[in-house]
Amino acid sequence: MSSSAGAGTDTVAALARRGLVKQTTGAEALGRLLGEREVTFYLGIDPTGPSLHAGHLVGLLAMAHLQRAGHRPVLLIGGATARVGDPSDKDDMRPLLPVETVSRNAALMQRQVGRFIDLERTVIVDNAAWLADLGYLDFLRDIGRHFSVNRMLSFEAYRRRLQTGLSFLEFNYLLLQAYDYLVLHREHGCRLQIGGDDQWANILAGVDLIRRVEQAEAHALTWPLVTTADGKKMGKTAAGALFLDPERVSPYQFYQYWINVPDADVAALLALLTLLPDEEVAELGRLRDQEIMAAKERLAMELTGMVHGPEEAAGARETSRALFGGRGDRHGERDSMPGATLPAAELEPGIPVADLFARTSLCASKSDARRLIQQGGARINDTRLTRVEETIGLGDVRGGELVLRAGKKRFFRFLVQ
RNA sequence: GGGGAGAUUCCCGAGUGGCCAAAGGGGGCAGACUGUAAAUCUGUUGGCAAAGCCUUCGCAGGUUCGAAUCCUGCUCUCCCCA
Repeated sequence: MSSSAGAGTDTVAALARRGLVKQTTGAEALGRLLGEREVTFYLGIDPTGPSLHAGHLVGLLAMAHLQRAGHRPVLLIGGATARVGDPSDKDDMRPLLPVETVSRNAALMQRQVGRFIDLERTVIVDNAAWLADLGYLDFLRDIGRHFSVNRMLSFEAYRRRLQTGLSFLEFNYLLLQAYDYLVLHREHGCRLQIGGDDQWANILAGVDLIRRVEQAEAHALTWPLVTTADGKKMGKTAAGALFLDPERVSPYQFYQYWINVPDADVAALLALLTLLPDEEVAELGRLRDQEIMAAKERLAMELTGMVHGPEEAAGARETSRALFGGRGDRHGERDSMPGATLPAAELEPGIPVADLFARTSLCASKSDARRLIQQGGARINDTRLTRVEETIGLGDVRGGELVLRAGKKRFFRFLVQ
């Protein structure tokens, strides 16, 4: 047990200060346990998508905190449960995923998780190992008998779904997750499961199952579901989820997401999603008005650094400063701005601006490009375009490139060759 | 299995024969104001060779000069009963 992390009885309190605690199976009992010994705990992630996204960050940070406090993480990849779908917090049924997709996703996720916790000291398991070949009759007899349908139906998660429809398949998710916990308890001595508060019922089901079957005590800890101050789901961008995979969301875009977070969320996010010391979080959280940009920059740096590495983070910061800060040189933008090459031959006769914009990710269609220009949102090399009919030729190229811009924040670079 | 309701543009939701590329709201995008924030105001939000043309109201046919709207079949969803 490390003594530096303020471990001991106030591990729970430390997590709570970070906003990482919503419910536990008893702060005192859990705190005592965490203070007394190295505790094996687990977090389950279902590999339903091709990449982890911002919504997974809280769990990864919670894991990181606990590992630093001297506890032993087990990462459960829900290779089997991903194919069922958790009905909690969902209005609709998930599509069933093919096996190959799930295992590919699982492999990608492990890599991303390694940024947050020390995989050398982490046990990684896939519940397909014990769920895939589970006999239905055995499961019903050994596990199913411990569950009361009456009680399950009273859970909030199910009650809501009863309005819209809930398949038997989804209804069983809770049993499977409870069984996971039991297996991990038996095989790895797992005594704590952590998760988002939407997992509370599922986790408790496991706690109960372990008590009944093993007569042993197991614990649960959930964190609040994160929403932004304006009530939206965190980590959702207009384009979709904020993925951790740089192929899907570039480090620059990732950085930009965090620097654009609403003022009202900054303090909470610093606590929740960084490993900065409490005092520093408090200090940054006090900044207001224009000064708050410093706190946002710190938040973006910390997160981008953790997810993509310090160099990428620094690059994203430089680009952002160059683009949004004072004028000056714009070398940093080169690596992170979306772009394409453009043969000089095409520019020779001149290209109508609307066509040029329509070819980029800035505009969905030519009509879209026309609208952009008509509304004064289109620029090339910092010059606002006013007429749709205008054409761009070789004479407009600056330093071998054309920088197109839509609105304040969206850029695209053509390298002219 | 029986009875009922429904499927409209990114989402919700109006529209029951022409005035409908389709009200209104949400979301998105852009402009103003700012701090790359929020709030607010304004514009915009199917595509194109653009005062015009083409594609879109679950799918496939049909009636009609004309269909999101009427008819037939199909698919799917929800509700009530079993």
